[in-house]
Amino acid sequence: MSITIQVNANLFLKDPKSSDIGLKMLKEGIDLINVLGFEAFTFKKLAQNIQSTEATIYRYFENKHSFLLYLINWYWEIIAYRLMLATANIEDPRLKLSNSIRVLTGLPDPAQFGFIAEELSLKQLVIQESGKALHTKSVDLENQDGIYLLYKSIVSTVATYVKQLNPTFPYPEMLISTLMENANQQRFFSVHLPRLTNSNPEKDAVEAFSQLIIQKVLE
Amino acid sequence: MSITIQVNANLFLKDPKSSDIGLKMLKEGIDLINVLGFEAFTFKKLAQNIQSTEATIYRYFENKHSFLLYLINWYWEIIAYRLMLATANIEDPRLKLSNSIRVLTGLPDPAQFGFIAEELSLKQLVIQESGKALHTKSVDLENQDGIYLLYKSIVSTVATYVKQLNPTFPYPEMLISTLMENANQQRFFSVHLPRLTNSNPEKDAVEAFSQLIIQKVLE
DNA sequence: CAAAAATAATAGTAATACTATCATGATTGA
DNA sequence: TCAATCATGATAGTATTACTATTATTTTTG
Repeated sequence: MSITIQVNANLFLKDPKSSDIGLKMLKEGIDLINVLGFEAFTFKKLAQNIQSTEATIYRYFENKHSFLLYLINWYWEIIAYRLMLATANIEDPRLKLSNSIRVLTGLPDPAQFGFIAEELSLKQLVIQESGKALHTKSVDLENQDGIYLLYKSIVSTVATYVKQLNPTFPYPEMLISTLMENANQQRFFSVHLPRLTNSNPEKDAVEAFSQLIIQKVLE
Repeated sequence: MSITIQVNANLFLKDPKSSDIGLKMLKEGIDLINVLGFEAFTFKKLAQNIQSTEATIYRYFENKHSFLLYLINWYWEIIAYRLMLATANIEDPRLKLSNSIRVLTGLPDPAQFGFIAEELSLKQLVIQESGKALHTKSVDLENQDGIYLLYKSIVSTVATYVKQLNPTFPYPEMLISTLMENANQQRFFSVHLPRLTNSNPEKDAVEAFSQLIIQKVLE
């Protein structure tokens, strides 16, 4: 059995997972963005890294911004897949929620079933760069194109468990999106501005914090 | 009485608050970034808007990135000032905390004492652009230069009240930085991706959500 | 094996993020 | 009041970026 994770077709001109050179773009692209930061990352540099040319990359992706959106969406696809696995065949909404919070805010375990090679570097990229993909003037257009459907459906699904547990809680979506976004933010802080957090790379406390919030708020 | 809010001197080459043209840069700069977004904002466009030249702006600010950092720091200075006002002469840590959460996560009231004209547009800018200032490869250098001292001191101060209220709570800084960052994020969602939140521009629920978290987590 | 498709190689463009130079106008202090 | 200083304006220039365009070459496929 092999798991193929498909990314929203509005995000590419030609599916990068359909060719060797496309796959290289993804793999090397993630690493290069992680090394250089998205601002200093260029298609020219990526082309050099994969022994190809700018023109070829432009045949796969409309521009640099789409490339970033593609990678972030890929990450969400992985998360959505993990969420599905983590909640399958479970009835108790408390357990469903707690497992979901683990997937959304915990660290991936390379030993777990179906671990995807790019997962760790992709997560790193999301922590560093996802804000730049979102906070642009084009966000409304992209939203119209369905780019954020997956993200919204993840929040909506997990918010359902919150509602089951506590039907009168007034902020279910807000609670989940807060914890999701915060997980990335706190991990950024833990590396660069450690005094803003109580988590650190040696002893990551992000999931524990998130589970505590959930428990206290819904009890 | 007039309040002068001073921004970290590492953030400018020549103090923009010391001249008419400098003040224009700030005022028009905020508006221009809000209209164009930081990516499309250039010193050339700003110069045209204030009937000046690129060269003059470069005599005040090292680059575009520093300009953004300057504006965000200015916002924090305002917040720090409001925090001080909101907690002065109050003994009860519960009330100190609740007032601080209002300052950090609520909406500014134009009718309040000492309201600063730029406060609303500056807040708008911070909601849209602050992530871009932080998530760069230069964050560690800037941190060394003390650019984030004010931000850290705000978190640290408010975390103190958390510790007073509940000395065994293990995540005081994390709790405060979570709610601070989240306030901006949720307001961005409420405009662009409303299904991710339960707040909206007509009935803003960000402060209520934040106060609820604080209350539930520390009770 | 020929046709089609994908990729490589190369060139070119407008805009950006600056740096540099010199002229001019305003301020100030002797 | 006049010269010196300083801030600003005007203008030019540069390397890089984010693309687009064209043509040649290689690879795939029926």
